[in-house]
Amino acid sequence: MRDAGIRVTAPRRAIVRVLEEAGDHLDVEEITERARALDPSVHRATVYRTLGLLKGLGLVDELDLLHLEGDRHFYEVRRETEHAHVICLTCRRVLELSGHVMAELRADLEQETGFAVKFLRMEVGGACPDCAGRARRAAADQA
Amino acid sequence: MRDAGIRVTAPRRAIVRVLEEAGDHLDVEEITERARALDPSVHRATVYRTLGLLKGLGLVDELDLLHLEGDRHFYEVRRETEHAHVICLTCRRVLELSGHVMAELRADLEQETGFAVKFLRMEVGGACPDCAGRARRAAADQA
DNA sequence: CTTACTGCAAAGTCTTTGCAATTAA
DNA sequence: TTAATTGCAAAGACTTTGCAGTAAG
Repeated sequence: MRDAGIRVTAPRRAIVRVLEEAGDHLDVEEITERARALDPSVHRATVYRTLGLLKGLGLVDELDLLHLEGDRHFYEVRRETEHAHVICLTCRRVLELSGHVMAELRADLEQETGFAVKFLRMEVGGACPDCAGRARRAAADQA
Repeated sequence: MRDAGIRVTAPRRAIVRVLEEAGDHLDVEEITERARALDPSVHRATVYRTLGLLKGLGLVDELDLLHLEGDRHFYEVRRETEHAHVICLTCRRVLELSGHVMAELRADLEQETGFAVKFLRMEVGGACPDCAGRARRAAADQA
């Protein structure tokens, strides 16, 4: 699971499990709550320490989702492929985008800059099809 | 300069000027210092308030540059075209990338997701050509 | 056995806010 | 004039850290 020379303890087991089972993006508060359900002794400070560790190992990414929800930071397990978070500024829905757009982007970036891209974070703000449609209709009604 | 119904005051003038004249990305601390050079009465709280205002008006963007420098946030004036920050994880150099890669990306995103993209934030971590080369040479010496 | 890891509480950052004084329009 | 804006200080949110006890390997 993670033999990078670090100890496998109950709190860490709980935290990793929470992250793996989370569908959405969790902040420290939510991670702590859920980890406590598995092991009530888990302390918030340990969550911070463990997240820092996992981040350092490149197993977890830290996001801020454009600061739309204040300054909370969110965490997610790092996956094989790059993906972007596309956020609707109206309804706050977060869409995850991966696939060829991201793969091409990475290749283009490397060619353009000469960098060896290690990872890539992209957050897009906009209007989702529903909300854009609603706005268009409202504007039409105005006229 | 900015008639969005807000008052033009000395502190605001100073802060905007600092942002406009900054080549690099500044955090609140640096903005405050530089604004104080223009108007010594400028208070940090005013800097926060003004940045929030400018951000709300879409004139300024807030970045965290991958949290490589702790949790400081950086600010820059919004420009016409999208651009990405490409950061070397070794030497910390920050390269700004704009142009056709970004333009294409935006178009691809809109087509793929159906979102009306309002803005786009991308931060890339990797090894710049120099550092990648150095690393490669070091590895070769090892062998 | 050793030393990493943990909970706790206290201390640090960074940011926001209430308020009376100030000032742009 | 008069409502927005400001400086200040205090409060708030989020995160880190020192320490002594605990437990993994």
